Amino acid sequence: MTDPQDLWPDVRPDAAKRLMAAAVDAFADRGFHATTTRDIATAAGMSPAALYVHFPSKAAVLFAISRTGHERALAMVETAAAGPGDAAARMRVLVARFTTWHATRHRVARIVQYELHALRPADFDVVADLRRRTERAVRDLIAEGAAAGVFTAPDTPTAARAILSLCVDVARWYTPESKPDPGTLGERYAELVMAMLGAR
Amino acid sequence: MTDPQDLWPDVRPDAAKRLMAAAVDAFADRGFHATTTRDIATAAGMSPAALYVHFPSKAAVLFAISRTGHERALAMVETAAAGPGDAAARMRVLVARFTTWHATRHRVARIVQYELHALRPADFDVVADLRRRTERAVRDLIAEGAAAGVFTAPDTPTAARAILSLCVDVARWYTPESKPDPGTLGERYAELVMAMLGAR
DNA sequence: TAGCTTCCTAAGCGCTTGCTTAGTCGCTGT
DNA sequence: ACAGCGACTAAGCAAGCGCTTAGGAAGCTA
Repeated sequence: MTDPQDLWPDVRPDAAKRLMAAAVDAFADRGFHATTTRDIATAAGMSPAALYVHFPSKAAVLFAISRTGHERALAMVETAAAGPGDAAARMRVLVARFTTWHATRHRVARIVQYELHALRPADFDVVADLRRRTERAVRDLIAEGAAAGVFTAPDTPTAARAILSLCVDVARWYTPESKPDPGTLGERYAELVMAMLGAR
Repeated sequence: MTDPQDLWPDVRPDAAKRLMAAAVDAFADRGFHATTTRDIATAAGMSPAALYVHFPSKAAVLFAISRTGHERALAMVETAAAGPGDAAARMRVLVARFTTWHATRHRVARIVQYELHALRPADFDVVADLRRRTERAVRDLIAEGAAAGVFTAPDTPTAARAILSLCVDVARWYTPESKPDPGTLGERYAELVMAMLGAR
């Protein structure tokens, strides 16, 4: 279930994918700076030098993981925001899916959300743009709902921050042993957000 | 304002306090593993070896910061939970103060919340206990309110997680340039939590 | 002045780090 | 058969790491 490697279906060759999967485990457990290139290569069943056949540096591995993770998250949010129904219905789907993703993919999500400071400046700029677009999608949906009278949101930017915090922070504490399961958690969080926004 | 050194009024001598303040800045900016003992000592205006006059290791500096930060946070939460008024009034104060603290002290809070994995096992056990007590205080307050009929909380543990996530995550994104100011943010978040819990 | 204590530094040790170099293995097409 | 190529390894280098050692400067007591 939720094999990290199906996050990158088009990464070739297979060894590069195994290296990325090993790096996800290591970065999520110990953090980027506490992980050595030897850790990653050994966990992927190769010698330390094998990493440099597929990636130019350790930082490039982090960037590949972070960028694809951000792209997935943004696509999910934008798809939900553009779905059917009124603003409340779409927000409910958005929060449920975003929360469930952070629970199911908590290792990748942890890297996406908590290893930003380890990115090189140029890499950071790329993911920062993806993050801005994610936040804007949530903000626009709140504003739309408030204008239509389905939300009683007093302060759109603060509400958007609060909603994203709720979802994102799941990656910090969620483990496979946590309860409830990712799907149920997503629905409960969606319910809490509906109440928070005063959805009628 | 909010000088980090007034967090440890009884740490002596003064040089130890300056080292801790320098370590807070460095750990919050770059993370524990990306910070060198030379970074800390130099920022405190001393030679690299001076750190070892006051602390037995770099890990001990982290522990001193993390433990005192956790103690402060727990004291704040327990004080608010034991204050005057009904469960809703106390929850409002708790969330407002906890959120404001994470914004005002965002550097210390970042270490408290995001450098747990860098603690040595024995040190982690100590702060894990403080964290359990913090979470329990919030959980008990929700349960009390639900029993008294002031909250319509469907799932106490999930609601507690959500509330703590909201407050804690502030440390991740808040900067001195962020808006609104810490006090206002605390009150808005308290309002959102009241709505989330269906406080009448 | 002498002796002790506290606080700090100059120098550097042993080790690990990210990454490189030179070369080997096995598969593919002709 | 054999050249060409992509994937991989053994060995190791230069740099930076946490931490130690030996000692000095300043202040206090007598």
